[in-house]
Amino acid sequence: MSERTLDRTGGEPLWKQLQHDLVRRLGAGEFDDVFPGELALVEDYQVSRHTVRQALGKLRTDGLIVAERGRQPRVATAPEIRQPMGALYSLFSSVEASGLTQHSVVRALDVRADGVIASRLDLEASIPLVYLERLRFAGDEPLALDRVWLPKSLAEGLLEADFSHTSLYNELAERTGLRLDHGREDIRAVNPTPAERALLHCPADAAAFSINRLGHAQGRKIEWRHTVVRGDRFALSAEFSAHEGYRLTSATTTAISRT
Amino acid sequence: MSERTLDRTGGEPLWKQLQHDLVRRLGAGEFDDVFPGELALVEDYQVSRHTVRQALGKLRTDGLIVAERGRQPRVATAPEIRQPMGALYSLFSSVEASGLTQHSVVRALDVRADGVIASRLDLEASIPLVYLERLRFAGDEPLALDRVWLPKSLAEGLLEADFSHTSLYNELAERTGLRLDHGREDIRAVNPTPAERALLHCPADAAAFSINRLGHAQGRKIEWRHTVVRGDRFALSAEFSAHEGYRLTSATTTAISRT
DNA sequence: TGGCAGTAAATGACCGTACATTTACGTTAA
DNA sequence: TTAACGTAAATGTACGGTCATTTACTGCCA
Repeated sequence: MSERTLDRTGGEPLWKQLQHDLVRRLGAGEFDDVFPGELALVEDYQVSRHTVRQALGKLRTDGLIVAERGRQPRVATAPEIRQPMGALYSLFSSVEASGLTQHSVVRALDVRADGVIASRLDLEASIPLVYLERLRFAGDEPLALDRVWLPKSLAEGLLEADFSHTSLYNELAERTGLRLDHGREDIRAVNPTPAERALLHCPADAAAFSINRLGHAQGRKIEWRHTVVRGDRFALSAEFSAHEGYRLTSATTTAISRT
Repeated sequence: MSERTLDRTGGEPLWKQLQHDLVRRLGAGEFDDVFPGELALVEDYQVSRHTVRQALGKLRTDGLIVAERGRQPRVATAPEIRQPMGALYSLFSSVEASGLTQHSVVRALDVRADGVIASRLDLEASIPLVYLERLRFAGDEPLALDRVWLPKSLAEGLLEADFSHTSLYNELAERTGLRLDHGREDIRAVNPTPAERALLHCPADAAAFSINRLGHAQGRKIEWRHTVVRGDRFALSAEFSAHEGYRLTSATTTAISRT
């Protein structure tokens, strides 16, 4: 409709300006209903269809839109094929895939302040945090002790959720609209503390994974997580190649024998 | 040059046929000297420059060629920025990055047969294997116990190499031309055996990573590796995002305190 | 011999056109 | 009401051209 103008002084290519402007408008949610067609963009921006197609081609290879012959381009829905969830997600999802059912015992779900954790989330020490502590089971055996801290201002709605069978990320997405988009984690090999050992029913000589994670969503640090996973029955599996990079695959759940 | 023909019956787009043909010729090494320019391809294949540019654009976004204004496209050199080396490589390279020097004590380098390992490499049980066992140091402290098996038919040249300061992959590439291109690894949390604990100078309560890896090169399984890494001073770090996937970053070498 | 300017050649950017193919949608007939 | 048909609209493919900008190279001059 309204004619939009691009900078034609030659500073930056028209198709790149168009691409960036479309990404911006897409991020602003302008195209949640319908994405404009090529001809509409030609009209709007007063450029040739070739230029429009060049910009749309970029958006397509970036996975932002999908296009088919005969129908208008559409905003790509849920590019959630890749699981940006890290080692923990890989572990838990593979448990489910192996046929074992999962459930959790919620040991704590409250609001508390913790200066150390808060600083890791770039918050003041006194800012209240939602704290969730769960003992996670795979089948009848304990699998992991999972502790999560989130800013109360964002996660207050979680206090009424039932976490015995549903995942934190489902609840978070449904109640607050937040979805983890990237993060960083450290994986260590440790021996569980006696308390953890008792909770997890660990054999006396079993080691464990200790995973710390800082999760981001929409540019903000929203989650600090510390998880202790029994190491006697679970392993991380990964495949790597020059083409695909490093990719976590299924986690082993069978009995493990030392080589 | 010789005129090349494409299928114009409409079965597949011309630019896609051109793209595939160029990839094929590129893989065959036809363009090791010079990559043909756009106009040369127009002449060769009898298509418009637009079609040529469409095909070259794909090759460019795939990282196969690089193009600049005014000069002919060139074959991309060494797309080896990604290190298809897995967790171990990440661990050892980050040690070096932290300023510590590495060296190894070779505890064994010989030829032996092992039916179990051989079967993992898809070999007969009696096939001889080159066996290399090293104790790897970071600075003055032992870091890992590293055991590698490779088929003797491929790795015989390694028997005369000095592995106290050079890496296995360097030697393998130089002496045999083989380079690992993909593989699979399992990472477990374990407690070292008393023997391993003594070799690694592990504290009594320290856990360790146990990493098993099967490495491939040119479609063949060429390496089985088993490594025990001290868990009290080393951790795996990874970043993950929807865009970049899962990416191992630096490994922690500082003292680790439990959260 | 070295530096400099000029020229040729190549890619990048942009525009226009035509036709093919698929989808969406409204109309008609059973 | 439903199925089939036909038309309009949108994208995919492919052709053509023009100008700008950068690179590579040649030849001149000091």
